[in-house]
Amino acid sequence: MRYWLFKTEPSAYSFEQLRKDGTTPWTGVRNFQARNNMMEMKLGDLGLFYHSSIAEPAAVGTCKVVATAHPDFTQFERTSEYFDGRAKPDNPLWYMVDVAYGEEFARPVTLARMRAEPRLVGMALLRRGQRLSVQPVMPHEWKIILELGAL
DNA sequence: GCCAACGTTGGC
DNA sequence: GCCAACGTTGGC
Repeated sequence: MRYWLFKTEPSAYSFEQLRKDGTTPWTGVRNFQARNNMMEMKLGDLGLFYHSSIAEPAAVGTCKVVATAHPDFTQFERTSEYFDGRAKPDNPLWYMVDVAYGEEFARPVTLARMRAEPRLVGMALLRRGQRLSVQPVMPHEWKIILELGAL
C-alpha cells in the first residue's frame, strides 16, 4: 500500500466539502506527472489532504483511494474550465481517481510545522518550487505527519 | 501583489 | 530536438 498527497485550494474544494460528500472524483488534474501518480494508485492507498494557497497551508486530514484511475469527464465538457480539445472519449488524455473522506487531524499539520521537522527533510512537498498537485509520500513521512496531527 | 520555479508550447 | 518565451502555481 502506498501513500500520497492531494493538494487543493479550499476555495475550490475543501476537506469540509469531502466530509459532506463522502467521496469525490479528483477532477481537474492537468499535469502529466500528477496524472501519472494517480495512474499508479491502487484501491486502499491513503492520502494526505492538503490545503494550499491560504494563509496557513496545511495537511488537514486523510483520505483513501476508492476508485483507481478512470477518464476525467471534465476534459470532454466544452463549458468546463478543464476542457481539453485534444482529448476524445475513445482516447482520453486526463484521468482521475475517486477519494473518500478519512479522518480529520486533531491539529492541522501546517507547512511551517513540516519545514521545522528535521525528520521530514527531503519530503517532496518541502522542495523549493514544488508544484505537483498529486505527489507521493514516503511511509516514514506519513507516520511522522500523522504523529504531528495527533491522529 | 510579487516573484521564483517549473511545465508546456512552438519556432527554428 | 533545442531552447526561449510564456503561463501557472503557490508560498510569502
